[in-house]
Amino acid sequence: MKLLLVEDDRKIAVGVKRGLEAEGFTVDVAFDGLDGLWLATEGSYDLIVLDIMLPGRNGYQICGDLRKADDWTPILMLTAKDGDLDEAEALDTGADDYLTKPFSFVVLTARVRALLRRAAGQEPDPLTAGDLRIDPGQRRVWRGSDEVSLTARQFDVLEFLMRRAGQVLSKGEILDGVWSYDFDGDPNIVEVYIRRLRTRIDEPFDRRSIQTVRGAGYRLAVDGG
Amino acid sequence: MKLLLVEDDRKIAVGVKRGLEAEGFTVDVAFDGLDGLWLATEGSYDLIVLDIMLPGRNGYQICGDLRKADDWTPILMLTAKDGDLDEAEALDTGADDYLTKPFSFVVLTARVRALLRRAAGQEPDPLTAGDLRIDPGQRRVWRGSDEVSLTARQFDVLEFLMRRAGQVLSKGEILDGVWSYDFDGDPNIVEVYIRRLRTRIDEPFDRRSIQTVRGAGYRLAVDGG
DNA sequence: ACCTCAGCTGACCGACCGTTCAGTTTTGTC
DNA sequence: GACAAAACTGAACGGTCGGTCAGCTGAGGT
Repeated sequence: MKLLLVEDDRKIAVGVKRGLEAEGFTVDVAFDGLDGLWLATEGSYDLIVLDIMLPGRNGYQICGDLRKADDWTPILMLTAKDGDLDEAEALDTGADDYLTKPFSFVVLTARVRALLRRAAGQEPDPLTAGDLRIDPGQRRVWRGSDEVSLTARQFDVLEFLMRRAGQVLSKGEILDGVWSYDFDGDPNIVEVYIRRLRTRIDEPFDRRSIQTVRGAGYRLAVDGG
Repeated sequence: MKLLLVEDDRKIAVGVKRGLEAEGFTVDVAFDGLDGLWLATEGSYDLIVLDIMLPGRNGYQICGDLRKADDWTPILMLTAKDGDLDEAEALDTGADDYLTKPFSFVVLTARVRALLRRAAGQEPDPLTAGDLRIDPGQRRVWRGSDEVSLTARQFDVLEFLMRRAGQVLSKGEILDGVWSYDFDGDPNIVEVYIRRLRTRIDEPFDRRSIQTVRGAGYRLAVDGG
């Protein structure tokens, strides 16, 4: 799956690109509107993530240009909450969905997946790691045949870990992936959530699916512990 | 879509039947295990909702019997939380999903829909009433191009109304449909939620999609107000 | 015109969730 | 074995949500 990201804020662009690539997508980036339009018309993408505020040519215009040229690649627009450019307008100009800044990667990737799924008419796949199983569509979790109930945030963290099962993920990566990118609270929050997940999906079952890699981060065992 | 409901508790059986029929399903009911097994093997159903505690032959046995006879109709099992029969066993005997009593209709119908969808490999459809639009899969709501955020319960009530748009629904029906069937709090809760919905999806847009039918209940206008 | 009752509405309360914090335990190094 | 850094963990706090309640409003009947 090949995506185009048009975003002038370098920091966000790089972070989003990295995050999406970690999910298995191929991502090209354009930092301004003209480059974006050029790439969009030339390359063949499965989906375009498009910021509204852009130098060169803004998101609305690019979206309108593409639609006028009969290009119906799904477009996810990024809008600023306090901007004078209105998010309502996004859908009018032909965007398929929009997302208000600041957002977290899990939300972004969920939207991307939802759009691609809608375009392809597919079903979301359940994820498994050994006998640990989650259904992102229904947001439900099982350990073997026992269903486990998690809070929203706990589920987000677990889904993030499971999509990268076997990889060591630093606390920073988890924080960047699950929390909104403008979150600047105590990074200890990751440890707290790891603990809560362990008490729910590991300890009652005498397993240790979430492993600590000291100095590096955490790893979810691909075999579910 | 034709469903078979096997449930010995008359009260629950009738309520569930009525609820599912209101959703557009055709529902046959068996009050004991032997009848249930007979109907299941004879009739051709798209899905079976199966209580575990049953006179005659229990849910596990029926499920096992069907699977042994190479009948793979999706089965949703109903389990009692405090029962000595374990919900974990449900999936082992070949059930596709299970639901713990007490449950609410919205949860039941969501599970039924999820199973049927899984079996058919389809996408959930967005629902609309005029420019009011909800996406049950993503649990998101829009009025025109503006997205509206609702709490979980508010969404459940709105989805319930929208699936029956144009019909007058009594407070009792809404209560029975959205709240767990053992809820015995103040029925005024429905009025409170209607109010909360109005302040979010109607008043800011100067619309009146949720109409009061004095002495009878509420109706969601099919044209969205 | 008044009375009654269904419906409306704002305030309040307890529970739960996300987050913070401080104190403790574990791990690796010298 | 002593020390420092990293990770762990239980408690506490503030905000939000679901539900309760009591007083108000307005429609319909007499």
